[in-house]
Amino acid sequence: MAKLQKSIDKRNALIKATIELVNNSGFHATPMSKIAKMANVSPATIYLYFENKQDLVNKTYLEVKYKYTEAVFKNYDTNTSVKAGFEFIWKSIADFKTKEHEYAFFLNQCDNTLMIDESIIKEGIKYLQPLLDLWKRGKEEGLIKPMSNHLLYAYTINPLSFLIMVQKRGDFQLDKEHLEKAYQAAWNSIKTTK
Amino acid sequence: MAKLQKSIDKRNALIKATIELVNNSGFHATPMSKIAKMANVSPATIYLYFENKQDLVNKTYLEVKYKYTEAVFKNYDTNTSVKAGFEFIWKSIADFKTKEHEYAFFLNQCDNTLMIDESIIKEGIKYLQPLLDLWKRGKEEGLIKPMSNHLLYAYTINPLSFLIMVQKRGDFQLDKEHLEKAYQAAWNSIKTTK
Amino acid sequence: MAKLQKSIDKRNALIKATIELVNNSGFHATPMSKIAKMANVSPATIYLYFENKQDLVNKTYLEVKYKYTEAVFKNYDTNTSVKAGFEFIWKSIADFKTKEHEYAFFLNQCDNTLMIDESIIKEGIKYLQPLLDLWKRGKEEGLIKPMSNHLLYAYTINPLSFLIMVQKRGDFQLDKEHLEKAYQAAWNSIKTTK
Amino acid sequence: MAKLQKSIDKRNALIKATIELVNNSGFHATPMSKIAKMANVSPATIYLYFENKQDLVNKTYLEVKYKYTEAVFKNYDTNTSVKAGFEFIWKSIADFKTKEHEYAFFLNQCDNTLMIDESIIKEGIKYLQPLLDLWKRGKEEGLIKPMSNHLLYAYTINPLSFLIMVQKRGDFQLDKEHLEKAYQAAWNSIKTTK
DNA sequence: CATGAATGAGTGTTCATTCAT
DNA sequence: TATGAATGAACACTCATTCAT
Repeated sequence: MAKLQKSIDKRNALIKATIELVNNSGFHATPMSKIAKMANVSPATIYLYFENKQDLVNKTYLEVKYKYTEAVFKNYDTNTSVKAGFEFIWKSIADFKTKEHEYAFFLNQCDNTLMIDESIIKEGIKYLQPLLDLWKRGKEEGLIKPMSNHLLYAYTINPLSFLIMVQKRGDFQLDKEHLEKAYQAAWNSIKTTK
Repeated sequence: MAKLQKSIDKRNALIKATIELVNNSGFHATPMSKIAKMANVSPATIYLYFENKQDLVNKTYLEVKYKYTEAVFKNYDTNTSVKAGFEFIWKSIADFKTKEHEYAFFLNQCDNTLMIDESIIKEGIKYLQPLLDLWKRGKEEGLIKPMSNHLLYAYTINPLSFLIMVQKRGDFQLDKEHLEKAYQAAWNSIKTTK
Repeated sequence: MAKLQKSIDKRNALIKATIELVNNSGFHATPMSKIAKMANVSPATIYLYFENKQDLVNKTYLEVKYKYTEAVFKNYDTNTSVKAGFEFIWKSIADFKTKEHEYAFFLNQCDNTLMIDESIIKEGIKYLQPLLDLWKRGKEEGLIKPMSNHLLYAYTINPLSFLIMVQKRGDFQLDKEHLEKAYQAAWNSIKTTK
Repeated sequence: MAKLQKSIDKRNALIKATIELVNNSGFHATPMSKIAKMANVSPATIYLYFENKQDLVNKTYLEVKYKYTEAVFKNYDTNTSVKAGFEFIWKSIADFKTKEHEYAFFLNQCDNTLMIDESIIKEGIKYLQPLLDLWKRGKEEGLIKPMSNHLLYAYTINPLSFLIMVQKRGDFQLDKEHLEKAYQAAWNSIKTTK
C-alpha cells in the first residue's frame, strides 16, 4: 500500500517533470537526466516506469489528454440541446485551458510538432468523441453548418490553443471578456444562419 | 557577379535544406551536418553564412515569413473596402498556404514551439501590418467586432494553419469547397451583426 | 529437506541459465538480470548464492569441469594398458563433448578467453590428473613421445574442442566416422614410432 | 600526402589499441573511450574511421587475418611437393604466431567467441585458400589422409593456437624444441601410413 | 571563400549491485 | 531466505562548433 503509493507518486513526479521541462525547452532539448533530477530519482529509475524517452512522452501526452477531456466532459449532459451542449463544452474547454495552461501548452506543443507517435495522437483523439457526437447531432438538426469536423475544430477549439500560446508568450492576457467574445466568434463561425 | 551569385545560391540552398529537414524532424532532431549535406556544402561553410544553428533557423524563419507576406500583400490595394480587402487577404493567405504548404508548415512549427527567438517572432509579426491596419479600419467602420487583434487572428488566420497541419498529417485534403466554407466561417466569426 | 532441495534447485537453475546465456552471448553480454529471469528468481537472489558475477561464472566453470571429468573418468580403470587407457579416455571425452555440447562449448569459451580467474582455471586442470598420470606412464613405457603435457593436450584433446566449436557454427557435423579418424589422428600424433 | 599519412596513422593506432585492449580484457570489457585514449584521439574520432564498435572489431579482425596469411604465404611456392609445402606453411604459421603472439592471441579470441560477425569470419577463411589447395593435392596424391579439412585444421593448425594461448597464460614457454616436436605431431596426425 | 578532419561535452540507455521489506 | 525497486557509474554514440589548410 505505502509501496504502491510511492510508486504512483514517482510516476506522477516523472510525468510532471516531463511536462514542465518539455514546455520550457521542447522534447529534444530536455535530457532524461534533467527529468530525473527534477523528479528526484535516478536516471535509471525512469526506465522502470517507461520503456524509453519516446514512451515517456507518449504516455505523458495521453495522460494529459485524458485529464483534459475528463475534466471537460465530466459534467456534460448528452441530453441537452445542441446549442447548450456546445456552449457547455466550449466553456469547459476554455476553463480548463486557462486554468491548467501548462497542460494546454503541453498538448499544443505535442499537436503541432512530430514529437508524439501518430498512433498515440489518434488514440488521444478518441477522447473527444462526445464533442464529435454533438457536432453530428447539430448538423443533423440543421443548427450547425455541414462542415468537416476538422473545420469545426479549426474554428472553435483550435483558436483557444492559439490564444493560450500567445498568452504564454507574454504579450496578451486572456481575460473573461476576451473569452466571452471568443465564444461568440466560435459559435458564429459554425452556426447556420436562417 | 558569378561569385556573388554562387554565394547567394549556397545561402538559399542552406535555407531550403533547413526548412525541409526541420519540417520532417523538428529543430533539435536535424543536425547541422545533415543540413550541410543536403545543401551540398561542408558543415564548416554554414558558419560562414550564419553565426550558429539558432541564427540559421531564426534567419530562415524571417526569410519564409517575408516570402509569405510579400506574396500575400503584393497585389493588395489598401483603398478597397474592408470586406473586399479582408476577403482578398484571407484568400491570398489561403492560396499561399495551400500552394506553399512546406513554407506554411514550417511557419506553423516555428510559431507553436520555442525554437525561434522571441525578438525574431516579433520582427516577423510586423510584416503583417497591412492586415492589422485593415482590421483597425474595419473596427472603426463598425464592420468588424471590437476584438483584440489576437482574437481576430485566432479566428481567421490561425485556423488555416491548423488545417494545413492536419492535411500534412494525411487524413484530410483541404479542397476548394472546404476553403470556401472556411472563408465564410472566418468572416462570420468577426463581422458585426446588425 | 524440502527447503534445502529448493535451495539446491535454485542454485542449479542459476548455473544452467548462466551456461545457456554465456554460450549464446558471451560473458559480458549476459546481464545478471537475464540470468535471474531465466532461472526464475530475483536478481537479488543471485547474491545469496554467489558473491558477484565473477564468482558466479567461476563456480559455474568449476561445476561444469567437474561434471565433465567425472563422466570421463567414472569407469576408467587405471590398471589397463596405456594404449587402451588412452583410447578409453579419449573416446569418453569425445562422447561427453558430442552429447553434452552445451557444456563443451561453455568450457571452450572459458578456456579461450579471460573470463575465468586464473586460479580457478588451475583448479580445474587438477580434475584431469588421471590423464596426466596416464601420459606419464606412457612416456615412461616409451609408448608416448616425450613431450610436454601441453603439447600432448594440444594434439589429442584440444582438437575435439575445436571441432565442437566448428559444429556449433553450423557448417560441419561431427559424426561417428569423423570421430574414428580423429582418434587415429590423435593417437598418431603422440605415439612413438618404432 | 602528409594529411593522408596522418589519417592512416590514426587508423592504425586505433587498430593497434583495439588489439591490445581486447587481448587484455575482451571485447565487451574494452570501452571505446579507452581505445580512443590509447590511440590518442577523441572518442568521436573513432567514428570517422569506423561505423561503430562492431565494425571496428570486424575490420581489425580482417586486417590481422590478412597480415597473418600474407606473412605465411608470401614466400610459399605452390609448385613444391606436398610434404615440403606443408612443412613450409606450418612453420611459417608457427613462426608468425610465436613472433606476433599478440596477433595470434587476438585471432584466437575472435575465433573462439561470438564477437566477430559470421560473414566476416567466413571472409577471413578465404585467406587460407592456398593451404586448402595444398591439402586437396595431398589427398589426391595419397599423402594426406582423406579427412575433412576441419579435421586437418584441428590437428595441425589449431594446436598452435592452443599453445600460444597456454603460453600467454604464463606457465609454458613454446621454444624451438617444442615446435619441432609439434611439427612432427602435426604431420604424423594427418599423413598416410604405408 | 571553403573545407574535411577533429573534438569536448553531452545524450539516451544499461547493468551489477544494494537495501528495505 | 527472497524480493522488487532503486541507483551510480558506466557505456556507445552524436553533434554543434572549430581550425589548419
